[in-house]
Amino acid sequence: MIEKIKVALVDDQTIIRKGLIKLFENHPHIQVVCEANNGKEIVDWFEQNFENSFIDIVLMDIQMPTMDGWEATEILVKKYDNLKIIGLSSYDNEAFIDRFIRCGGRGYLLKVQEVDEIVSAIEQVVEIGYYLSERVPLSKIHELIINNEVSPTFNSQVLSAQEIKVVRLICEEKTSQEIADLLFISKKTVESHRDRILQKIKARNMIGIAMYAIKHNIIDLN
Amino acid sequence: MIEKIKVALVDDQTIIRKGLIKLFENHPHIQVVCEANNGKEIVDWFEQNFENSFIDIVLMDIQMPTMDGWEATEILVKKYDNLKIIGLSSYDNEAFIDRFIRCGGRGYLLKVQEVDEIVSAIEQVVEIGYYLSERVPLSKIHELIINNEVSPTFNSQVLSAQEIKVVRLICEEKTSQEIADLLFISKKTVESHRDRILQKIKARNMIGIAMYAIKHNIIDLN
DNA sequence: AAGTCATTAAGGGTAAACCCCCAATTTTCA
DNA sequence: TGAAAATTGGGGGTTTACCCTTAATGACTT
Repeated sequence: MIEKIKVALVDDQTIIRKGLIKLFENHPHIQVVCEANNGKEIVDWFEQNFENSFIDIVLMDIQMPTMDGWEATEILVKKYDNLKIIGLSSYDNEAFIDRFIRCGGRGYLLKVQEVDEIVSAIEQVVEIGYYLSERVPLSKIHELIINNEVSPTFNSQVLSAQEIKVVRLICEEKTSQEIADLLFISKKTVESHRDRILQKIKARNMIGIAMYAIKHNIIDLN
Repeated sequence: MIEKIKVALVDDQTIIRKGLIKLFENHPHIQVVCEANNGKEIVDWFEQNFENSFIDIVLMDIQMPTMDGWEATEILVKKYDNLKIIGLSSYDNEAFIDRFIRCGGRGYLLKVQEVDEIVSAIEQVVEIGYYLSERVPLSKIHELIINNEVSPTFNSQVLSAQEIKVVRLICEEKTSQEIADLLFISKKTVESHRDRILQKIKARNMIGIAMYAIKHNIIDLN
């Protein structure tokens, strides 16, 4: 009898988690051995159980509270070399995928994809180490995976910490003067940051900054 | 033997759909009799099968391609008086919920909620006609359901057609002059629209308009 | 027929955004 | 250690957004 592929599920949506468990319940090759609500939970779980319980594949949601899938993936692949993590997201967004692969992910699935595709993605990652779907738009990063050129340390965030603070306040409809007062810096400095952000992300005005912030998960929609 | 509650599932995410089917597979009270990928599909299904196959409850996703959950709900409750539709969304957003209830929905569930809560929501809607969760923020609309004061004709879209055109162009980083040229109207008219939009949605600047557009699904993030 | 609302348009003023330029200090990283 | 990047701050100018008011037209409703 062949050993089953041991899978961990990480998703904040209970329906997805419980649904996948049910779907894999009697599967001949796949066995769900762990479920987690968010990135923090799976990192903690590995901390406590890695010695005892081996995991082949993690199915990792991206948008999650407490700790998102990018951060969790980066932490886990650094600690556990052979761990292979597949992203599982609702968003068919190239920036999301790029970032996930840069964080060390081995593949990216969309929640609209068929259940069979999830199974074959898992099997493919176990066999050849990565999974690329036709549904997922091809990006330069994909070549990098194949050539093993992905830098595991993900620091290529375009915007700096201070710039992100400014972006967040811009998205709260604050003016430059108000942002200056809130960050205890001069209005001119805020304008410097704003101009630099516009340059970096190739936007024309604050609307472009807001759109960028949403697409790149710098702010949440609440 | 008691008759099972007949449920239709509408969600573009295959995992959610197939997962829920598996979860309800051996349930004593619930029977899934129909699944649809989007609003259009469920409306078409009812068109063809309503005579033959009775449905008690529709579990309806909100964000879907082709036709969203709001539109589909509005169409279905108008045609089939006794049909009860429960929203099932990832977004804990008051505007989304209000709109869904105004479209004739009887309840709103979040995908992070437990599977048991879905079951009890279904049962509650069958028994008393509506479902309110503690997890879903209370809004004035909720009282309306209880008092049967929900107007089935949903026309309370805050923004007019022209205003929405302006909003879309604002979100494309266009200036008022550019929008004027694109819509063949004067720049001053565009400014009128912009000011009126700001008033209506209680925003301070164009960032507020962009955020509103995203939250209210006026634009897509692509 | 009166009222409401959408759409159109304009005048005029203030504040903010946008777009250059430059430069000092500190932090970070190779 | 030395270069690059981040953070800070400023001068000065043009454009746009923002905020107020008014008002004509047409369409739809009660």
